[in-house]
Amino acid sequence: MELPFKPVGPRRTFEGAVEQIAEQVRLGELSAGDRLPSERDLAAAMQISRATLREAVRVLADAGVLEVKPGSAGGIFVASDYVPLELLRSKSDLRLGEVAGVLEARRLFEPRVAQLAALNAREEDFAHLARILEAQKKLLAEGDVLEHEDRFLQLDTQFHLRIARATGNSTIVSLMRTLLRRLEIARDLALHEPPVAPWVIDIHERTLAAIRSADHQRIEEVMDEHLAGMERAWQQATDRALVRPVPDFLRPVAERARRDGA
Amino acid sequence: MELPFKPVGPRRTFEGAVEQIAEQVRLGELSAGDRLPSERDLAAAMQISRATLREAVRVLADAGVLEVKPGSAGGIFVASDYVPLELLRSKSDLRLGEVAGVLEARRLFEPRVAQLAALNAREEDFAHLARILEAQKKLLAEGDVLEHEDRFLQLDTQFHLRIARATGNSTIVSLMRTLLRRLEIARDLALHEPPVAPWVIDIHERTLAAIRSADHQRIEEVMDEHLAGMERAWQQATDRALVRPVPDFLRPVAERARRDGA
DNA sequence: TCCCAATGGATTCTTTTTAGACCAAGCTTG
DNA sequence: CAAGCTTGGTCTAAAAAGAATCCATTGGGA
Repeated sequence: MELPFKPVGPRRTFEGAVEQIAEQVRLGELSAGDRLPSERDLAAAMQISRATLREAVRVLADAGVLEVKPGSAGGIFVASDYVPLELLRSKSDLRLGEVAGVLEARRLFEPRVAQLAALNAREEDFAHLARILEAQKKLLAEGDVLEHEDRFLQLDTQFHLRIARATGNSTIVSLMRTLLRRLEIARDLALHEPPVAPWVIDIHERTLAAIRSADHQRIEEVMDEHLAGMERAWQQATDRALVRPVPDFLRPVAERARRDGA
Repeated sequence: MELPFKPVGPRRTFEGAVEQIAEQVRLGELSAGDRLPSERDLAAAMQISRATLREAVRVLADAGVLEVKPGSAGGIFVASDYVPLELLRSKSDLRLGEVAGVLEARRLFEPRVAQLAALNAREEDFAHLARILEAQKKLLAEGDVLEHEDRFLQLDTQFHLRIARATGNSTIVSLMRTLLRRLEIARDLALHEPPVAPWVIDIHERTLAAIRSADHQRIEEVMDEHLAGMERAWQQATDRALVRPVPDFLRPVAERARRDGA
């Protein structure tokens, strides 16, 4: 019997503020150049004192994520899109045996999210997704993928969250955030599963195209390919099969038909 | 443009501990009679000081949720399954316009969870689900439903979480917790949507039977009926239609065929 | 130009939380 | 029975966070 009790909060309050701002930058909800609300407004929104908020800002400024400028037209600005992992260290823990469950949950959740996104996405969403892909391609072209592996993974996370936001459903965004948080932990546990950058970019491009086409079957198929690839990578990285096979009803209809016919 | 910043934590640390313990009792992860770890272990697990933990326990004991007994064989015990709402007041906010999104997310998520649960549930899970149903029937028989409406809703929440736990996938449990947290807030906002107790019990009984049968199509159909009922109730309570119609791919295949045939 | 409003920067004082030690009660075991 | 362990109960000093105030800089508007 394990203890079901989790840490009640960040050890130091300002760390919670650091994490919250860092996560928003990491997930792409704040981008380089954006100006944050004033210290007073931020502190009020987060329900912490200004002194504590300032300590958080100082940490983020030291890390190069934020930049503060005094004066009437000054304020707090996002200085960099990239957030070092050290600033995040999520509170929730995940045992190694539960990593496969993250992939199973993605099977369950993400294809439907993508389909719903296809029904509700606006041009702005597509543009944002395309922009993320461009950034990844740029990293690849510059050969920085290995060096900045984490930067590449961060963009991957942003891509999936952005699809969730395209649904226009805040509950789904909330669920996706929960899922992605665990995914990032899982990636850390799984010995830095090597992302084959060109493959990821290719599959993401086809995912974007599929969502744009609003062809539900096509979305299901490309999502299946995406997740099947992740499952293979996990199996190779850990040298063991998935704890459970993917259940039939989580596979696309077309594949079932194909296999049943064969 | 709204502020995307949330409160960083409970105003007072001990409130976080209160909420965490209260939520576990409310969700049925702790039941009456259960003994909690010692104050020292609990405080260590939650990463707070013993003094703070004790303050939380005092609040919960005053509320009748916990009972503390000194001595070597003593400890902290769950005194009651029921948790007053006042102890929970979740931090996250939900605007009225986002309530319909909770139902949409359930459409997306819960049918698949139930299907996966059917593949992995153990007898212990079925027994627990049946026990929750018994408790609801008992409330109904005693005519206490209106009086203890919240008690009834709490059992409803426990039912759905228990299905998620039957999947044996901790990530899915985590997602379901996120979803149910928003559902409880939504219920509060939606003018206390009146739960028609006999209907809920009936549909839950059929949900349990469907999961037991492991017939995926049957699960989808009963889940559809369940959620359609919730949608109707929401529409009547708020006197307006769903912001969006339920997309086709979230409806069970059988219904699509039926409608297309008609 | 000159004043004002808004910004970050810094100080002070109070409350909360922490960390640790110590006590009293009561079961368990030798 | 008696020693020893674990339990909750209590207290204290130090660290952290909160709340409030004042300062310095800067840009925009009267």
